[in-house]
Amino acid sequence: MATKNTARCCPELFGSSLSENDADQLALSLKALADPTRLRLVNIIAAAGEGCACDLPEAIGRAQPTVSHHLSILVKAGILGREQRGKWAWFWVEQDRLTELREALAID
Amino acid sequence: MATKNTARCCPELFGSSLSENDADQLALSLKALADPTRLRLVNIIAAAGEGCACDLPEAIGRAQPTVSHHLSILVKAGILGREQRGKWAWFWVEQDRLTELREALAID
DNA sequence: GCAACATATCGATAACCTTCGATATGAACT
DNA sequence: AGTTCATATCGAAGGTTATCGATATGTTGC
Repeated sequence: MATKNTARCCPELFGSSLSENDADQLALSLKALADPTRLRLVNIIAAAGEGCACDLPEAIGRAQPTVSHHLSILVKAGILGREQRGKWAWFWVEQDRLTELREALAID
Repeated sequence: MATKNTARCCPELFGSSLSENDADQLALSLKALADPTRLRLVNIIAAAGEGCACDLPEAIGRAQPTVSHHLSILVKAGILGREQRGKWAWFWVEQDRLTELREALAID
């Protein structure tokens, strides 16, 4: 029942047939996770409950622009939330989004 | 409890901290899925129960070498199984592998 | 407004990926 | 062995991505 105009989060891999647009959409979300640096960012933030951008470059051993780039991709994909608190930017994991992604890979 | 030598399928995103190697490993598996062409291949094969390589180029509108390349990536990632039956190569979805991947993204 | 610090954007490089035509390998049948 | 058809590999073109130094933007406190 997916229409080509609606950019839904998670078309289903099984059960219904994936249109080209649905496949593009799901691939975009999965791509956001399918990078080791981003997985480690999500992991660290999930473990801490939330994380300040100021700590992350040192935590994962990447330069600050690199971390900023990856955080931005994760936020755009809806996997991380972001809030500015004073000077600092804080991030947390949007568990619901990850659940949606998991379900897109489910058998039914 | 993950050791750096063991190339396990699915290190956990939550709960334990992801080593650089674990993150690489999980990213490799997710990358195998994070492509629209490969998602549609998995979807078509899952819907049919199994699929012959001979039908897939037309089914997804890609050239035969392209389909062969993607199938090979999915088989290497353990997401598809493959069997030669006479001239034809047949593929099916390894549901257990997808379940493992889903669980790697789970909260606990 | 200005100084100081946190984060984002820009620009460039190198590595990687998808795609496909051409070609090679493999399987079945005579 | 030779023909035929299915699939894999090769090689190249074009696009995308990760990375980081340099720079810009945003935020606080003075």
